[in-house]
Parts: sequence; C-alpha cells; structure tokens
Amino acid sequence: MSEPRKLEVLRAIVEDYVHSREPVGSKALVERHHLGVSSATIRNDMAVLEEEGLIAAPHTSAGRIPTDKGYRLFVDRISQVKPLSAAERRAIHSLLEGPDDVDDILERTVRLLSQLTNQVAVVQYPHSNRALVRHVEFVLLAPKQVLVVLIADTGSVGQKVIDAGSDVSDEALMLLRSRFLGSIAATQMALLPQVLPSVVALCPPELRSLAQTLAQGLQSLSDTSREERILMAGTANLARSNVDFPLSIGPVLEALEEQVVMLRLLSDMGDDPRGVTVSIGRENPYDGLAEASVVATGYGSGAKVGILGPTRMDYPTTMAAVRAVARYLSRILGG
Amino acid sequence: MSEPRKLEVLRAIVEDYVHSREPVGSKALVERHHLGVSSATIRNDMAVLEEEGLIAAPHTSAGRIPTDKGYRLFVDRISQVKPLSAAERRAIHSLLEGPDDVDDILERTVRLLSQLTNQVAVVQYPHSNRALVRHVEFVLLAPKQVLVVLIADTGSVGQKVIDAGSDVSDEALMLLRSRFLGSIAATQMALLPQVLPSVVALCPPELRSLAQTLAQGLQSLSDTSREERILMAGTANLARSNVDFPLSIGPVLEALEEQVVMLRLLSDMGDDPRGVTVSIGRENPYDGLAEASVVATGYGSGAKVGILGPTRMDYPTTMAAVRAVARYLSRILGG
DNA sequence: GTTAGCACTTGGGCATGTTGAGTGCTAAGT
DNA sequence: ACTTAGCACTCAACATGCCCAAGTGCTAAC
Repeated sequence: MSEPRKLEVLRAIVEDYVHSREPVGSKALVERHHLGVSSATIRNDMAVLEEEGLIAAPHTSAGRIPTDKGYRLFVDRISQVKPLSAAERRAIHSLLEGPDDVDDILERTVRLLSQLTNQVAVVQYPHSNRALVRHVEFVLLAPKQVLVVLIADTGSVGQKVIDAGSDVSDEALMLLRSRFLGSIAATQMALLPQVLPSVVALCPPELRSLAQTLAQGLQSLSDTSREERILMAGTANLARSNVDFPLSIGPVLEALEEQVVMLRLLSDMGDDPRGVTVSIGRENPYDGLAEASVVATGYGSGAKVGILGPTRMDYPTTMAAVRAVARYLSRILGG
Repeated sequence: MSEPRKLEVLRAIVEDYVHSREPVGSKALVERHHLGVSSATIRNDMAVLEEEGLIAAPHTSAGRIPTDKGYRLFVDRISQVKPLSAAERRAIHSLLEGPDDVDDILERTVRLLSQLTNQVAVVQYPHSNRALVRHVEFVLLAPKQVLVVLIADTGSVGQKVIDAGSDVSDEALMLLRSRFLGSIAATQMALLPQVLPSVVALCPPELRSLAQTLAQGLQSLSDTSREERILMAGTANLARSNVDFPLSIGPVLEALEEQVVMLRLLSDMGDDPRGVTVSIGRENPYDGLAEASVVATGYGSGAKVGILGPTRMDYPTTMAAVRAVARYLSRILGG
C-alpha cells in the first residue's frame, strides 16, 4: 500500500468527520473524494490505519473516527494552512482602529477570535518585560495602607494595596515616591529586581523598612500582576457546537474558570510566533480537557493567544485564524 | 377547600420538585409530608392549583411541576428564609480577612457566592459616587496619546488612554495635572461633572482644548468605567446542576457573556439592601433566560450582587446566601 | 497491489406489548 | 360542605422482537 495514499485517506477521514460529526465509512469516502481506488482498497488501508492507532471504530459496523493520534498526524504532516477569507481579513483589520488601550484591544481581540473560530478564545495579558517604567505613584488610603501604582509606557497600569505594618506619613511617601521615580523611570520592567534593592539601600534608615515594603509591591506588580491574567470569550460556543454533546462541557468550564490551569496550559505550549502549537485531547495535562484541543501561539514578547474547542474541530482554519490574530496583535502592541 | 392547606400543598410540591427534579404526584406528596389528609383530597387541591396556573402537568399521567407563577407565589408568600449553616457563616467571615483591594474582594466574593449556592454568581463593581478623588495622573505614552489615571480613596484605580488630537508636551501635562489635582482632590466622584468645567475654564487659553479633553477622560472614568463592569464565577455550575438539561445552557452563557444584558437585568431589579429581589423564568426581560431565575440584591451604595440559576432552585437557601453576602460586602466596602 | 463479491456484525428505527404512576370522577362517609 | 375510597382511564417509559442499512473483513480472481 502506498504511503501517500494512506495519509490521503487519513486526511479525508478527518475532514469528513469534522464536517459531518459522524463516523465515516469506506464507501462514503470514495464517493466524496476522488481517490482513484475502490472502497475495498480503502477498507484495507483503513485496517492498517486502525492498527497503527490513527483511527478507531466506535462499534463493529460503523465507520471510523480519528483518534487523538490521528489528529496529531493530520495536524503535523497533512493539513495545509487555509487562507483566511476576505471578510475575516477585514474583521481583523478593523482591530487596528480605535483607541490603543491595552485592555480594550485584548477584549476586542478575544471576542473577534471567538467569532472567527466559533470556539472559546483565550488571551493572556502581554508580557511587560520590555516595557519601560513610566510612572510610579504611592497613595495613602488608610494610616497603614498604601496603594502602589506602576504605570508602563505601554499604557498598562498595575495596582496593589499593601499593608505597611505601621503608620505612614504623607511626607515620607512623597519623598520615597520621588526617590523611586528618579531611579527607575524609563528602566525596563524586567530589570526592576536588580535596580530596586539599591534604591532601598540609599534611603534614610528610618524609611528603609517602608521602602523595602514598597519595593516589594512594585516588583510584584512588574512581573506577576498582569502577565498572570487571562481574558476569554465565547464560552457559549461550547454549548452551541456541541448540540449532541460529544464533549461534556462541565469539566471544560471548570478548567476555563481556573485561570491557573489555563495559564499552565498556555505556557506549557511552544511559543514560536510564526507557527501555532496544537495540543490534542489527552495530550493536555488537565483531565477535564481530555476531549478538547487547544490551538495557541505566542504574540508580542512571549504571551499567548489561542482557542479551545472539541478535538473534532477544523484545525486548518482555526490555526490560520489564531496565527493571523496573533500577528496583528504583535503588530499593534509593538511586541 | 382551606386556603392555608392549598398553600401548604404548593409549598410541598415546590420543595419536593426542587429536591427530586421530578414531577411530584399526589401519593408521594402525602407520604413525604404529613398533611393530615388523603391523596384524593390532595388531588382535588392540585386540580385547583392547576386551574389557577400555579402548577402544571408535563403530560397526562405524570405528577405536577410548579409554573413560574407558582414559584412566584412560593417566594413571595410561603417560603421561610433559611438560616445559614455555621460553615457558611465561617466562609463568609473569612472574606473579612486579607487585603482590602477592591478587585480582590469582589473576586473572592463572587467565587464564594457561587460555591455557596452552586449557581453562577454575579457581582457588579461598586458605585463610587461617594468615593473621593485621591489622586490624578496624566502620563504621556506617545506624542498624542495621554494615559489618564484616576485613583479613589477606596483604592480603586481607573485608567483610560485618550487621543489628544495634537502633540502634547510633558510640561503642559505637568501643569494641568497640578491644576486638576489641586481643584478636585478630596471631592466626591459624583461631583466631578460640576467641578471639572470650572477647572477647564481657569486654564490658560492655549491649554484649554487639551484640558477639556482630559476633563472628559476623567469624567468618563468617574462614572462609567467601573460601575458598568461585572464579575462572575461558577459558570461550570450551569453544566453540573443540569445533568439532565432542563435548562439549555447555550442561551444562558450568551447572556452571561453580554455584560450589557446582565447589567440591565441587575439594574432592573429592586435594590432594597435588606430584602433580595427574585426574577423568575419568563419574568426576565431576556429571552435566553426564560428558564432561569435571578436572585439579586443591592449592596454598598446601589451596586448589585446576585446569582443566576435554573428556575428550579432552592430559593430560601439561595436568597439567604445572597443576602448574607451582600451584607458583608456592604460592611467591608463601607457602603 | 487492487478489486469484486459475499458472509457477517450490529446499531438504529419501528411496531407492538406491558407496566406503573398518576389522574379525574363518582358515590359514599362524616 | 369536605373528605375519602374506589375505579376506570391515560400515557410515558420500558421492553421485546424484527428488519434494514451501513459497514466491515476475508477470499479469490484480476
């Protein structure tokens, strides 16, 4: 049996199954695709594919459906990236318009991606490592509570309330503010851990403890606060595309609500900004996603965008959409 | 037939149905509740209840289930508020601990409420009308782009990128910042619309246009930005509590994703902070929620907290949980 | 290596029968 | 004027049996 045809058969099976949601048999296959051979030959090929664990039969006399492994091969070696339609391009383009507010852009991006793919779209807040410190503000909320605000030149604002331990005076805060601002303005966020200690060290002894606490606050804002948040949209698609429920949505919704889970999931995936990464079914580390696939890619300086949907999804189109959106996102945010 | 018993029968039906998820018949009713009469009598009563549109039979020889109208009567006149369990009280109490960061608190609140009720919990960002302006910051991101930051004494931070139209100098921004700050620091957010114009008027003519733009930005931050956002948690409960799917979750998820819909829904409900408001099934203005109920109440100075679940829910317990959470929230946020 | 043909398996659809929960009604009891 | 026992009736849910179509695997011929 010829190797190319075997792959061709697998491709046909995947495509038909994704389209029809029903196990596909040998006869239907030769009808819909003009492979130059008869159904009997296909049957032989399918037997081989089944032996190799690429497809499986739900019961004796039904057609075959792709396994996770089958999808994997399909994605890796067979599928061609589908070009986007003109309408889709236009939709993505319109993202370029409007205000440059990061939150706004992400919000619209995730919405767009979910509409484009009919799946749940997920986007991680962009990494701000390369962003520069633009402004620092300390605001006294209560005698012992200070609001620390860190503003980046990208327009992203981080905030955090910290407990100072003892009473804080407005004057002390003013002084520290100008000290910090003078030392770290226009430095990269990523460098804060190295710069901050020296600022603290230079403070008058009686303010050193407070300065230390504030520095910690700033530092935590620089790395954790934003990057560890995600935004999502399109959860309703889970219910829509699964009218007959091959994918039980309960566990999936749980996973989506646990930002920690999603973040791990995303960061475990490669982040080659040119190619998208696909994680299929049980390849996912999280059990609730055993029947789901994640298609994601990096954008900007390492954050992720992607979608989550049933294993039975149109990978070529989805991958194209994710990739295109990631590109535009990189361009807009100047990653 | 005695009026009190009729109500008693309705209550028994509602309680049993909520518990068992199955139509309840006359015989099962007399067995589980010691109403001092026979099943035949109950049957008569049920016929009356059906005539009045309070209960309905899914098909000829099945038990009855409550209608929206039945639930309504149950909620309004029959049900007793259930006290919370000790564990529940403890869980709510633990909300008091931890940092006073508004976002943090809301996040935890909504999580807690969804666990308490096993429903989808929703909370609206608190109204900041009575909050005072604590700080104002203008940050130049690009030659024509200014980031406007408004910080309240509650620790809430509003941000927005605005387009200045023409190039802006750092000096001009500094000047305007101190002008604005001097005029509006410690004034109520709600008063900004009245105060801001005079600040603009007092600016030097060449800066007036920029000042106007900035003032607009500040004002929009003071009212819209925060109050019109909602936070939710527990969407997975939709799938869990509906294994047999009397409630098709697709439309509900759609509604939940549309913040606008949820906001209208919440604000259309009464906001008596002592009592909770319930909107049952088709009473909801939104079609997708025809099989869902919303239990909500106000907290602080007018924002809402609540839950959304299937019409068939345990109203007394749910209402108790919502009310208790709203009280604590009011207390913490000092509404 | 491919194909036609064929026997075999099996889930799904359908028609039919049975069961049991539940009703509504009537007539008798208090 | 209520309440109740009794009974005939209805109907979803379940079960049973049957047939059919789709699909397979195998074999023998090309």
